Amino acid sequence: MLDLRLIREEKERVAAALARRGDDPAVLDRVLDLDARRRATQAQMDERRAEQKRLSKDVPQLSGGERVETLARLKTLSDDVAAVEKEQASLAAELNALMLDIPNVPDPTAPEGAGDDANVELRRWGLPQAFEFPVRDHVEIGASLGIIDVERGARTSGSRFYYLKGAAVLLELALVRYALDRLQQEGFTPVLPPVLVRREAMEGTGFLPTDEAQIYRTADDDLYLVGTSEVPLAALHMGETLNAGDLPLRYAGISTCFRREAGTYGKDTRGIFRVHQFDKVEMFSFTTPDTSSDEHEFLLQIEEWLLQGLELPYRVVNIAAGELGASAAKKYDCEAWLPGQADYRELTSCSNCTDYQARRLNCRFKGDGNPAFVHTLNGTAISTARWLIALLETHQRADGGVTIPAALRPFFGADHIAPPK
RNA sequence: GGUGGAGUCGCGUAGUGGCCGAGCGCGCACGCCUCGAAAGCGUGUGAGGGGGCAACCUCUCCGUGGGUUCAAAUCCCACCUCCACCGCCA
Repeated sequence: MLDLRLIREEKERVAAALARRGDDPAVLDRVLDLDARRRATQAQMDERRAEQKRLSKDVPQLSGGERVETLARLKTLSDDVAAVEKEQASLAAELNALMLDIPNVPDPTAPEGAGDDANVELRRWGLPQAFEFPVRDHVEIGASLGIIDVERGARTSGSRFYYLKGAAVLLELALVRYALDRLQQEGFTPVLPPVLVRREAMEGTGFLPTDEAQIYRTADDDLYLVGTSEVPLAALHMGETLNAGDLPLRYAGISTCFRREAGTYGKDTRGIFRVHQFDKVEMFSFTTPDTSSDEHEFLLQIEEWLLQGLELPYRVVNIAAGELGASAAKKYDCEAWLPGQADYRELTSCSNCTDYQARRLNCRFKGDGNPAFVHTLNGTAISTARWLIALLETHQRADGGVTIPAALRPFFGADHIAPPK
């Protein structure tokens, strides 16, 4: 949610920002019109209510004709207030619905344009390895080792579902511990959050109403399955006023993530690159406004450490304004080289949502001055399906086994996955 | 799933239709007192919206949302959360 005052005072700036995202700024005129009308009715309502309060104070002391007369006047006034209040409420509701749909203002350093080709590559780390044998992708590797079963996953639950077995399970758990260990060193508190959440949490984080089609909803209880633990982590301090001295608050959420992937039928259909269910360790920070930009770089730094530790070549991409999610002002993706696809693909994503989520969640902090909205940031530490792909494909061996990078061995318990017999 | 009880300004409590648009205690802040401190005394003590250059004025908020009424913390309805007991499951 944007600050209404910002739209009132700097409409042109906000209009330019929406244009950068490829959105129609015309909505701002409707917002301002509704806002002006809402404030006018608010003033009317306040005035009449003040009058009503003044008069009704005397009622207990009055008697006889005077009392009857005053009550009659108050009745009229009361009806009047009710009418204006109704109008005010409907204007406010209409305004709020519009505001919920307006995305965050992109950061000046987010690149111009829309589409993947508008994203700007910032740097590369590592070199895509040259293999001395025919490279296999994770589907082949997973099937031959008997550790990823896509066919039976589809039989049980439909396409984009899968079974992980044996070494893949241990690898996944090792990845989680690997990330968690590092994050604890950096001051993140591990959290196992609820994965079914109320509508307020989805709305507060900006996934609703915008991404309704991507979210699973339970039929009987009106709860939503989270697509990332960003949602319950952001909602952790919903409605709270935090102490400035406690910031930044850093959490590492571990959860299964559910995504409908509606509208992606032809895309990434092979293997477990784009799936309805995966597990993820997510970083989430609550900061003051003046430190969020540094925190964003910090989260990116951690993502790079984690990738480098696993010897996965990658590049860092600054996402274009037109490609940003509704809540993000700025976003970095780390794309690792996947030998099976011979391309860099997204493994992590980290966003600075500034005060956009905080305003929706009503999450503030208080220092010396008045309470102000916090800034929220989120970033992938590791997501299991895609990191598994990167590991299996990057560290595959000629004999069909897979080498486990040194940093992961203490958590995996072995230095390689044995080739199939 | 059922029955009963509860949710008040940081904490604890008062409050069954107008003198509560919220009292008291604790806590906290400032001041007085003191060599200093404690105690004591005094003053203050939330958030949000609207208006004004400003001092200031005004409205909203007693779990949430509706309703009754000229008037609701107080009455009615629904929901949320917590507690207790019963049933069921682990």
